Amino acid sequence: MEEAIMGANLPDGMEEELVMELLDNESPFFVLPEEVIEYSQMSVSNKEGLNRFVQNVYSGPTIRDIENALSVTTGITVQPQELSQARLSILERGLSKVEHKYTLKIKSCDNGMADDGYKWRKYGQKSIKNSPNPRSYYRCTNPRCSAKKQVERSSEDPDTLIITYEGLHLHFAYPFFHLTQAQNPNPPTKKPKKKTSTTQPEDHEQEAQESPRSVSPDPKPDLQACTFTGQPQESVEVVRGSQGLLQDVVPFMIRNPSSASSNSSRCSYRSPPTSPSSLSWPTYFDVGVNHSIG
DNA sequence: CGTATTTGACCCGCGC
DNA sequence: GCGCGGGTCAAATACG
Repeated sequence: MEEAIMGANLPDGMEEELVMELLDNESPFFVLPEEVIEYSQMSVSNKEGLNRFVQNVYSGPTIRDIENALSVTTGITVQPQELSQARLSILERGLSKVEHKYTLKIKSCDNGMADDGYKWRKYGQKSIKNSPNPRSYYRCTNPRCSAKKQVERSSEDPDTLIITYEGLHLHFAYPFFHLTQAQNPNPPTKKPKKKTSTTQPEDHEQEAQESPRSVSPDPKPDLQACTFTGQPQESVEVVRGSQGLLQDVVPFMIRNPSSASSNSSRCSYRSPPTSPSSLSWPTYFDVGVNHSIG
């Protein structure tokens, strides 16, 4: 049944990122350990700028939100170092991992649909063999982001939604890298980005978890090597690229039952004035719209 | 009118 | 080679 469905092999590092992505709070851009170090090395002004920048575009899910969704409550704090621990505790709860997908089981309760802070577009729905309930397929609206998720209702517990995440919203990371690079003429040098693909802007590959399925990564794949390498190099593309990428960040997330209460004062996830929504992405994105799927 | 969703067709891998 | 299950595409439709 669970054969290696999609051949997307996430390097080890990506795992952690994914987990963080699911739990994210402190690190809007799911920085990797190395990046964290770099971050600490940044000048104060840079940090501030970055923080402001990120906060402006991201007011995403909090751990507590996730926990609520998971019907659990623990004060777990996800620090990069504690990631594995956090992962463990989470895995023990509603989050499980199969292959390179993360499955989140939540009680749908009042919220008919759990939103996780991203904008998804439904692209398919199929009935599942051993389940009376159909499964819905969603894809991140950002053409450069290959993140996907499947949502289906548990056949046993009609109240339980099973959400399977696949891929990362790496576009969150782009602005981060762009920023650091742009501001540091001498980038801290994350050995990664060797892939100078200065030629093809959007061909394939900037995707993120593009990970070569046939390539068996070393025991310790360079996380950074992942795939941010996409276009950080293109100084020109950088600006517009980051903006466009950010635009689909729709900060509203797992709504609690109260979402129906219409008065979502506490649900300020919704884009503030500075929200990415205001960053309309130009047309050049059209070229990338083909999902690079052929 | 532009965009998101719906939904059947299509494709692909796998087992027989 | 064929049928099946699962995933995706894309035209049509609904929606704002």
